[in-house]
Amino acid sequence: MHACETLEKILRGYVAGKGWAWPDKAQVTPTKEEKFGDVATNLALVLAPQAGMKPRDLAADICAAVQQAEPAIAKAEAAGPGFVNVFYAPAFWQATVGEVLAADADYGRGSLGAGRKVQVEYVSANPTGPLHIGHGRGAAVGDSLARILRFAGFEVSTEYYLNDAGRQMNLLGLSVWYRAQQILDRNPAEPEDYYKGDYIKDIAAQVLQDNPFLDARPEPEILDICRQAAQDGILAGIKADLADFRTEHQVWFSELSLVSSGAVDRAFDHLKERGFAYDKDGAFWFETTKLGDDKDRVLRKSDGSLTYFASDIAYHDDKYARGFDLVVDIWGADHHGYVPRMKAAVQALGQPAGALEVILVQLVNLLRGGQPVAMSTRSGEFDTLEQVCAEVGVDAARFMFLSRKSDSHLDFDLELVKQQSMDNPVYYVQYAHARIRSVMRKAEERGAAAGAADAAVLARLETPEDLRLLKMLAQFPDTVAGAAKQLAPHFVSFYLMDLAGSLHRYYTVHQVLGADSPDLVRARLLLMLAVARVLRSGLDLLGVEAPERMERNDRAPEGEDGSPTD
RNA sequence: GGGCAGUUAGCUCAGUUGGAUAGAGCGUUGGCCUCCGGAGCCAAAGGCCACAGGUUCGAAUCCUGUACUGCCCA
Repeated sequence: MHACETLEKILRGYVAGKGWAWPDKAQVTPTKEEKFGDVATNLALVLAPQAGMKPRDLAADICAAVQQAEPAIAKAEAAGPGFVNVFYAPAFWQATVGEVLAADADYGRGSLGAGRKVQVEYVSANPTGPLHIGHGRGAAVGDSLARILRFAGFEVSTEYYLNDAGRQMNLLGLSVWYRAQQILDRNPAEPEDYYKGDYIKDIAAQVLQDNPFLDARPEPEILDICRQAAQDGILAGIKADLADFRTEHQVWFSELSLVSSGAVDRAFDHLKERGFAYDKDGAFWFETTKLGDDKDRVLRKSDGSLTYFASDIAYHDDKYARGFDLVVDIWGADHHGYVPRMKAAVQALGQPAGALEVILVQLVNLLRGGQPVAMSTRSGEFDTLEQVCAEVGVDAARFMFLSRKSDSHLDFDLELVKQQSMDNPVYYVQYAHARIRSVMRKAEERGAAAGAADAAVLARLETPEDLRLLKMLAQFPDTVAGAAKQLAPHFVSFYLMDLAGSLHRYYTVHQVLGADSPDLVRARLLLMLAVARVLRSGLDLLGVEAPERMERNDRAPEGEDGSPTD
């Protein structure tokens, strides 16, 4: 927060001037709801022992110094057990309107990342079936996080890890061939534990159409064709779903390519060089006991095949070789047991402790009117991302996913998310934006224009509702930085709900176009423009649209006993 | 049997890394349309932050234990 930075600078000067050291525990924070002040510091409390003064006396001294140092500070008062509350003059807040409008889409853009390279890997679902709603949550979190990190000054690359090697893919090919044989009236034996979804039948039919003499070929070749066709078809579907969901993966990384590119051998060498791996009984072992695991793990079995862990290690080794300072993986929470092992592996490869961050995304309970919806991919497809989006809309789905901590269970009730009420805050936020746009359209009709954001005009923004909005605007950059730091997109959602609430309140209390004087109209138009700008920027970070107008909510006419007459 | 998360208002959830008097929405109750879109606003009620200890100036937040809930692994 700008206000915090300003104050902290003054305080540091004050402390240095006295010859004291700046205490680690010193905090300068915005206070909530103007309860105590615009900004508060506990400096007097934590500094008191060092200064050899009572917190109360020290606080009084700080207040005097602060007030003298900065004309924008209207009042500073000592409070509580050594806190100092600082109130800024309205002009300080009013200036943020000018900052917002001047920076436009760049308002809130930060330098926290300092150009560091970050990779966000997300979704990465096995291409064995369509994406379901749980993947959707991961997609929303990953995509939004990428946008936020980018905005906070990181150089971000997004990636999808394609598990195109291994048993699951073979099973997929087998499943398709099984269905194909059924179509050919062959009455084949049912494979064990195969993929049962209807989409397999569709793929089988397609394969038969594309390969008229399929069953004349040798079996390994058939399975190969089936597997490839299934993978291509399903992957195309996944890509389409993700595009419809407004998420972007810049790189699609194939697991198979790890072996052919030599990444596996390189990673194994790295482990060996660093003394974390050895050969034994014809297998290649990762000495995880050195890292606190209870037993060592096999990476290459004696038959020459690689374990999942081996692929993952090679994959991550490759990520760092590509120059990423920070890798963020977004995983389903059912993989949480894997996190410490993966982090340990990354350290064994020579990366610093914080080089890998794993965000766990909890399961989504899909409900309809409070009743659980069948979640089985084999029985039906009620829970695919595509169907959920078709029913509730991308905006509502994304906002819902992003208005919770990712690591907590989420009840996703189709009826509630479809419902246009505060149970579904996306409309609340979007409506705030649409309201402002509506005012702007009306302003144009009436020939009213905002004009330049000069201080004299902005000085008219002085009611509590004005100041509330102004302070919210000033807080946006801080919110973005916090979200980036904590890897928590939901900070942005909550901020937006807060900002939207302040706007709605403003709207009902104050007339913009009907204000008393032309200057006041101009001032309020400027404020509205700034709020709309920040709403749009914030929504964009979530991948949610900021509409020009809301669709009319056609409510039944009231008053005439709205009961049905038949 | 080990391990990881979680437990905050009737319900669904925040709580910015230990700060002041605990925050929203929904639901409930009561108000507000001559007005830029009421999909809105205002007010009230609603809390032993699961429980018990500990750490310190200060704990929803940190440490230990207990009880439930969910999930991973054997």
